[in-house]
Amino acid sequence: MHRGFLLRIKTGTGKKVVLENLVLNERAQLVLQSIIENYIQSSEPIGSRTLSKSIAATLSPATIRNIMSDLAELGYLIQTHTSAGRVPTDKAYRFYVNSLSSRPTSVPEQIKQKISLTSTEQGLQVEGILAEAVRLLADLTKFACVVSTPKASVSRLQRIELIKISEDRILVILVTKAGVVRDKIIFVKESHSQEFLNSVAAFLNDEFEDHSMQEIREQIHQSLVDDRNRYHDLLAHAVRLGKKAFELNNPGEMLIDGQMNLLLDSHFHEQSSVRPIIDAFDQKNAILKILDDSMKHKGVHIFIGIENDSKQLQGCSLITSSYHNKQNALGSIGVVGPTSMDYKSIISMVDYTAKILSKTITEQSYD
Amino acid sequence: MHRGFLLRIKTGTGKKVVLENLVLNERAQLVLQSIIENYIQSSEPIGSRTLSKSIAATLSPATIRNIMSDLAELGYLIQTHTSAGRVPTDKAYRFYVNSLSSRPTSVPEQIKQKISLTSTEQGLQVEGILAEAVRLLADLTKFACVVSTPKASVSRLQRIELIKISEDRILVILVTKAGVVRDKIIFVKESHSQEFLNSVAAFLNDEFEDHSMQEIREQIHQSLVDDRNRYHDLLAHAVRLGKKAFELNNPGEMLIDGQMNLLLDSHFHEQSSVRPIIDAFDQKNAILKILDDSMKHKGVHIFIGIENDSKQLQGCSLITSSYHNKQNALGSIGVVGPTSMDYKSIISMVDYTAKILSKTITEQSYD
DNA sequence: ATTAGCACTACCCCCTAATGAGTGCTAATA
DNA sequence: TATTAGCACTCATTAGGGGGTAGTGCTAAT
Repeated sequence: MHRGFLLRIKTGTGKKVVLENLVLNERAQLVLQSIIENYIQSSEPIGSRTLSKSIAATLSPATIRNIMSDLAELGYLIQTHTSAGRVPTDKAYRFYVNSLSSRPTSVPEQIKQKISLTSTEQGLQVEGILAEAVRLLADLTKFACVVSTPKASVSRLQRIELIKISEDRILVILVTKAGVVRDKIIFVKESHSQEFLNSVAAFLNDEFEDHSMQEIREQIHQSLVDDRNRYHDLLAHAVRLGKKAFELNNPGEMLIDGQMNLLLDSHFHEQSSVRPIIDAFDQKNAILKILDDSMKHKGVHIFIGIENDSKQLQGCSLITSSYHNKQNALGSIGVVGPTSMDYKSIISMVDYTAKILSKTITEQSYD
Repeated sequence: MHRGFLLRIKTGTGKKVVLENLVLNERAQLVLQSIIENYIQSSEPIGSRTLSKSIAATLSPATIRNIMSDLAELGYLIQTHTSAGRVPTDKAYRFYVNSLSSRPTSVPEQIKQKISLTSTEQGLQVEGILAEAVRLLADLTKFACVVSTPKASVSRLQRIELIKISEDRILVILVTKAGVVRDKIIFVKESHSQEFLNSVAAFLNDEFEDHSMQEIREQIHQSLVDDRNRYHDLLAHAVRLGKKAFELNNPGEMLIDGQMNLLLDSHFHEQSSVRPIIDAFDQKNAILKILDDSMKHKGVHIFIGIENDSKQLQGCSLITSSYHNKQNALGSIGVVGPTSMDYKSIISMVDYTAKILSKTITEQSYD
């Protein structure tokens, strides 16, 4: 004989047994969803009475209390204290997000109009476009936003320049097809004339244009192995300089905007809860890893609170999407906000912004 | 017949007259200074009793009360409410700062050791050094810090490169003596071969190496005026392309670090007071203007609360100092903190950091 | 000129009581 | 059998009141 129709059964002894992976019935889902949506709006614990008014189906507070009690037992809701309303758990948000149609809802026209990147009109570099995109997204969402710069390894070479700066220093400038200009200085033992550097650069350009940095590194490394085969000076130096020039030393960067929004956000107004997130921003690696991972598959990715590997990020949610040029996923853009954020609209904004970003970058790419 | 020996006199009718620009006598100065120092430490209103204990000269609370009352009347102190201690005003801080010896006190050895920039070991670019410096200063002071990037106009040209990217786009790379690499894209109507661009670049390099951007712009502009004199194609194109290439479009950038420190600082814990400052950071121009101004004269500059032109910054103080290479002031680095910051130590840190920064940049400069 | 003494002020802290939003359980109801 | 009304109970939040305290300003004494 069972009560709580869907969630619990009474054993012979009257003990309640919770069936773990039971699917919620429709009414329970409705209640849960309603609690979540209410909470996202008000960010205050939701009581049975409030819910009874706001919910579509006409249910009495008492009934709702029963359902809520069941949901609580299954780990979808918690109470901050005995006589308080219920608050959704991360598990609840996960349920909620999964129940959203996989197609992001479309962005309202008026917001769409705001999402435009001024890149094309000016010769703005990729970094500039990214900065603009991340600022835009932060303004729209009122949360903190991040974007990772195009991964060096997948970028394809457009051009390399070697500029003699002093007897032992050479400025290397790498231009990628995606439109990123990277510069760094390498130190050399012997002095080279600028003319010679020009020939080396010409050689490297000839050889490697349109190859990915990853490929180039591998090929140069290989050349070193059958080093003996080389018969003229230029090649030898090209290999030696190229090895240094293409050495991966950019650890992957990211741009951040709107950190302040988090501190001013009502969900976070107890400072202690933001602190770890801020620290995560400072250290960068945890967030970079998430952005990196989210490049591997297309579409919007959602990481809710406890789901994050990094302890520091378990108090917030991230919504990310990768951006592309014609060939490759280049990087990811994302929002960092409270677990109780308005997933529906944030998801669609991230999705839309990522698309616009891809479009803008593709357009001004050098192919 | 007068009482309050230094500040007030009684008129015939017994009315008190405040002498405005009267110099404080020594004892009053001592009291004021002591109040300020106490307040900087505790950030709580200072009462006459507390002060009587902490102050060097042995004065009774009552005496101090009299002095304080006078100081209040002159606008150096205010009370938050009738029965509270006194709090220094911006005018008081100005007095305090002026009374500090113009030589910044030397930085403690242990802190000096922390102030070192890793630039030299690696071929780190100027922007990298600046980022490191501003982060360092933020860590040390626990306030927000800013640094302006080297002003384009005073930078002197090391090298220009023109790279053909597509039929109508040319990537311009400017390397300055200070070690800043700037890149931008210019659009052209006619297509040029890379070889031709190389000759143009060679010409521009020959002509303008070691000239400041400002000079170059002027000279090119002048060339345009006596345009008719030119007789060969190269020169004509060099002028045309050069004009675009050297067009000043970098509005002056700045790097920020440690904004979070402000929000976590006890002086600011009412959010409303930080908000305008954060906004000022976002808009940048007010702060950039201060950094810019402070480049005009050597040494440390101090802007206290109300003294700031920008309304948004009237709730905080800025301490800035410019940094240099061998020839020029390049930019400024500064701290943004509460008006009740520990001026003495912050001043010395800013001063020292700016010096180290200048040294580091000069060392790795391309001269 | 300085200081001790005193009345006064207003914040702060702690306690209490009242309020109210919420729950769980039980019994009545459809 | 599922739902709901009713009731006792819990606990955060709020308002009010008293004692303590850190401070002041003024006056009279030194």
